[in-house]
Amino acid sequence: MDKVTDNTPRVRTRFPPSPTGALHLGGARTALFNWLFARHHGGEFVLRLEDTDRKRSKDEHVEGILAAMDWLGLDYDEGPFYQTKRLERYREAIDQLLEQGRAYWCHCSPEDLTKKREAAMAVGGKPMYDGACRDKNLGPAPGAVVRYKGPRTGSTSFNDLVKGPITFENKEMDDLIILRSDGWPTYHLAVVLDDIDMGITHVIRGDDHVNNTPRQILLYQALDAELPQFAHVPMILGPDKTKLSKRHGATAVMDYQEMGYLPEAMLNALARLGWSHGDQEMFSRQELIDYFGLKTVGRSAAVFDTDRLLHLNQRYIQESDPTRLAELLPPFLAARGIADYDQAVLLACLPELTPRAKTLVELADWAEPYLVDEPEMDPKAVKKFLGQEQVTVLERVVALVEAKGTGDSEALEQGVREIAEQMDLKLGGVAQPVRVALTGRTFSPGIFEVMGFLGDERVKARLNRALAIAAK
RNA sequence: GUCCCCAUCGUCUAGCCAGGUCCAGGACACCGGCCUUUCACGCCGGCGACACGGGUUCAAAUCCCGUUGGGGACGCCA
Repeated sequence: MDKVTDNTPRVRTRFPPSPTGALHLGGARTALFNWLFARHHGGEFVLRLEDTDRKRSKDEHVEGILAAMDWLGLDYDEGPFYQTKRLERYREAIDQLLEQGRAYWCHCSPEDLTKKREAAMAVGGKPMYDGACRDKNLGPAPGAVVRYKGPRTGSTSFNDLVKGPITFENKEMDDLIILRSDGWPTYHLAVVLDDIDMGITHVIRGDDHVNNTPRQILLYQALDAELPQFAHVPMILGPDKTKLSKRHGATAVMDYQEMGYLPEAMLNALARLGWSHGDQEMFSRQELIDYFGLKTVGRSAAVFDTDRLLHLNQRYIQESDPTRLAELLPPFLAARGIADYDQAVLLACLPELTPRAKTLVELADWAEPYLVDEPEMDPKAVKKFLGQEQVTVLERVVALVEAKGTGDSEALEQGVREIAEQMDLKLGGVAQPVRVALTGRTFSPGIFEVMGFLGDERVKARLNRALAIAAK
């Protein structure tokens, strides 16, 4: 029994995406859980690119995945490692298995295999490899592959950290290919060997891997390695409850960055899919780390709810520091053709805008009238609020602004209320025309606040422009 | 088809492991109201679920079995 000085197995988790596409929500959640688990236990988190599929792996996808990890703030202690750089190691292991009789060469052609698979299905069986070459003692040949020689009897079980004990009959598993005819190892062999070599202690991955686990356990045993702990987290489904895919709309993490979401909102939404901490809805990064645990991860699949994400984003925007928001906004403003603007005005209007915007895209939209010289006038707003009937009101407001300036919003409000009273109008009767004059729109923060961050000159110019329109 | 997994409001979930305090709590969405110079924010209220059937038990959302339903896996993809 040991004490403080012992080397209690340190926690080492990993996230092994395959660079065959962008980082999608499911992958991001898996990455997050692994990251949280490692951080929570003061362990290490490793990033590894599983690029043995030479046909589909692309450098651009590697870039994209790294960018997404960075955006989410999921930093790794080691890596990224590339499986393509470990070819020697894989071959060495395969040779060893071959020598020990734990693997064998198989000459069956892909066509034959397909045929056999279909035949098995037709009879109502599982489309497994029939082991035709298992005992033929064949050697290497062009087009040949190496298969792991698995046990045909007995069973393999493991204690899943989220699902509990799971058992598979060995006869349900066929001899899987570990070396392809193109000379590259397959996923099963590569993951197992990598996880062994990289000292991974906990394999946290998607539910869709539970079936792979027993066969991988067999490989660990064949390689005389110690088993890591396994934890399979439930899948993320689309609104129709089927595996989330592109046809469900935006599934790539970076799509959400473009749509104006904050990384902390995404992190929170992802974390709460399958995991919870009582009734708490929002978590800081540190709280996530402090509270995360595999015992509180649920077992059933979850539907990704964009309404929830949107709501979370709104809350995070509300809580965000204007300075930070201002730093994130340029790309979204540029998308609307706003490149040159007064940073001070942006900073001034932001506090009024954050309770109104759910995304950075919306925030940019709300800010536009205050950052451009002449806001675009909404025709409908003009028609409704800038007509002959409003000329007098506008004239009086111009006079008011000229007399008092825009600095003192209390005095302004008092003045506007007086105008309304004198003209027998409701406050809105004055406010709406002014609002349209100032912003070109029928909705905005309070008009006195707007005047405040627009300043005397622009307020007067816009009021006069509106007056000209109304007088026509 | 075979194997594996799962099953609380439309959605995310708390509660389940250690049965009673649950005629089931929170959040999103939705509906209504309040606030109000517009739009939001905010506040108040409403709608809304233990899949079904058997057990076990004084007592079951909680334990057991079955059924149904859903998902996943069955690749020289990962």
